[in-house]
Amino acid sequence: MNLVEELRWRGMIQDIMPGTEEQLNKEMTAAYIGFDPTADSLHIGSLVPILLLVHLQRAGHKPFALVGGATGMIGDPSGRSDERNLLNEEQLNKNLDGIKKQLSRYLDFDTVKPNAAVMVNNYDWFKGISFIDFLRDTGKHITVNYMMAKDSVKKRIEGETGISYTEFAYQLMQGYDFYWLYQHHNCKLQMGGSDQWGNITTGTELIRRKAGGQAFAFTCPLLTKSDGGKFGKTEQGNVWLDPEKTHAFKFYQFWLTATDEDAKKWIKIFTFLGKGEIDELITAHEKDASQRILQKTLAKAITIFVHGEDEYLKATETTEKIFANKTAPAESLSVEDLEGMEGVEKFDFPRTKIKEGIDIVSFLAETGILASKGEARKMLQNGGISINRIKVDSVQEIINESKLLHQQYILVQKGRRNPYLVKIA
RNA sequence: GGGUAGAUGGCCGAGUGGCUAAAGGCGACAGACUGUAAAUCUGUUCUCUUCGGAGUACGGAGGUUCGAAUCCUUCUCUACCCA
Repeated sequence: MNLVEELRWRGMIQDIMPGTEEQLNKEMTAAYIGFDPTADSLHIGSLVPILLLVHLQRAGHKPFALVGGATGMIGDPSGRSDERNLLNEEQLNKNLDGIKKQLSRYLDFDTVKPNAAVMVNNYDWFKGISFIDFLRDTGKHITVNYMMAKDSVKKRIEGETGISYTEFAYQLMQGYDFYWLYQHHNCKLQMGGSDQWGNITTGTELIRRKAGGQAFAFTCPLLTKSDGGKFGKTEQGNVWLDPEKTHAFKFYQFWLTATDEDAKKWIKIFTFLGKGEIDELITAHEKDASQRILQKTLAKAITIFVHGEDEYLKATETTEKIFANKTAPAESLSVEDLEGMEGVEKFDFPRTKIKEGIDIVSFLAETGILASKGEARKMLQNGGISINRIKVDSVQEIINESKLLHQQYILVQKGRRNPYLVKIA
């Protein structure tokens, strides 16, 4: 299977320009994907483009990861119905550093290899270009008619808030990136999410008109969840790659709780397992879905890929403690079990209040597990709170020393999936 | 520059002087069922609360009124039409 066939089978190709497959089969091809510095960490939505680069490199081609130091100052209008807020320079630099650090983990930058990955920042070539130069050398090659025909622009022109000149010009900058990489690194292919198609084709057009060259492109589908929700969002917000922002346990849980439908799609995209193995897994899963083989395999592979083996093991340990033998009393957990619950939010609480005994509503609010007494009361009335694995059915319940595990812990669960450990100081 | 229609809770959208913290839908959270699944059903969803209430809120500011999301003035923004 060649690279394009492989990616197609995995469901990672949405649109592809004619000739792309032939180009990739012909020679080692340099290809790039741009990453926007909108935050100081990438989130799992960026994993798909990262994996495209990894697949590309594995197939012997040369990946370029571009961070948008210049384009990040402008803001991509694609996929947005309103104008972006401009990032200030300090934040931008912080974001660039964070993203660079993460990207460097996933690709092989060993310069001995001819297809070593390269990281570039488009600020490096944009900083020296004056506005006049840009208008004369680049703007002249592309008509406004062409630019306005792009979906991302058309939607905004027809939409409520309009589009600023700044964001309108964005596609020219991204187009220039591609042109620059084509000229300086012989980069002939750009990949990205399907929302990038318009920006990408402006690049190939610019290369054709300005350099008389031919460049190629393909995009991957934007992921959605089977329930139509945004991929990569949970009740806590984005699922980040940075373990400081999203702990490996939560990260693991995200994949483990995928629906069957999503798991079938995602296992092809987010693991490197071959077609045979995946077919077997799907068959096994359908035979006994309650084992959730797909979810477990998916969660394992991707957690190891992003956080490493150790973090994966810790995440499964914590998962065991919290979700396995649900009938086992919380008292059966050892001090080590409780202390070792990686990724479970921990709260301290003063012992004196426990000695006196405190009502459950105040306890939940004062620890910070719930934002206020009102919320705590509502959650209790909904039956959403368990203490030491036993559902609390009275708002009046008193927390005192008899509730302590090993004289100093209380295991609180909000719903089934949100555990908190309160440690009595 | 002239005219017309708009701006309501995370989003969509009803409401045109008191019965409105504001219908309905979506989303989100929780419960039941299950497999930490889906579908379905139920509850919650401005903030705080001693669960009795209290406070803030229908683009901004001011006004009329016992009482305003609703009426008036003005400002800001958006769409459409005319120049």
